[in-house]
Amino acid sequence: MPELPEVETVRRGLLPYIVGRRLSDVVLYRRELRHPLGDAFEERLMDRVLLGIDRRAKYLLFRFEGGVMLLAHLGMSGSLTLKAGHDYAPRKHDHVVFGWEGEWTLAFHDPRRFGLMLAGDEVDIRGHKLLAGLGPEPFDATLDPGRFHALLASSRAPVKTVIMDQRKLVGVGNIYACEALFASGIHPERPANKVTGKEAGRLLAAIRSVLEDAIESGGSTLRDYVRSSGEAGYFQHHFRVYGRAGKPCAQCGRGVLQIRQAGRSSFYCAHCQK
DNA sequence: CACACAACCTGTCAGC
DNA sequence: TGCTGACAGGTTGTGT
Repeated sequence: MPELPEVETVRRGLLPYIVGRRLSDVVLYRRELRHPLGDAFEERLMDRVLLGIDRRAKYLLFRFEGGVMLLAHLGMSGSLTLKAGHDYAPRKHDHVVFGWEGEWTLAFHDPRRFGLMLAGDEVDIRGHKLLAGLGPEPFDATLDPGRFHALLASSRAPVKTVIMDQRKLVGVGNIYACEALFASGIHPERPANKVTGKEAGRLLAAIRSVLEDAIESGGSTLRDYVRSSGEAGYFQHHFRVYGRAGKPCAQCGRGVLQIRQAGRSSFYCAHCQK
């Protein structure tokens, strides 16, 4: 389920438990993820203290001492789960399990294996092809309505496709694209370059507010982040259009429609979104 | 170049 | 109870 808010929630959830701790054990159950984990994966990270966890787009960057970094992406079905103790019984589809001093076990679980982990020198990871060419963060202060409008104006593709394009803007996935377009009254099929400056301002504000709300609702589940399921990022959101085909629109009561765009389902209200 | 689409992989659910 | 097909929150490579 990971779009930006889920990834950010995972990051915040992990911070208080493993930052400042030494990685004492790495067990690989499967090296073939989206990219194969390198031969030296374990050795690079082993016995190092974790200094911090950053996020860029939907990637997590684990900063270790000695200039070493672990890059992680959760793909469609990935999750990171933290459990107390070292007597961890790996589940099906656990691919990498990290043991931390202080008795914590972190498991990377990903049934579909669209996720990815990469260990290397921080300089190399930060300069990695995967991170190059990513667009601005939605909360980047320099991303003002004017710049956002210009970004939309540069493409004739449907606006929904454009705001999901990580080279143009990062962090927005299928759910929050649908939700933000609904909130700003813009039809998902509208060519991006036909979005007016005023609408672009509304859309940017909607993207931010939708993401912020989701992060907040994730944050509220963080209290028992470890004690409950041990999972971060799997909390219930209240979606206004996503997954609600045929159900009444929250604003006008007419049926929510579902179409297919670039291979993904889009949900919208034909009356409220033009 | 800009865009659409298939592919990657497993699980789940609706329909027969 | 199977079986089949469609679909799932992402990204990338290929083709038009």
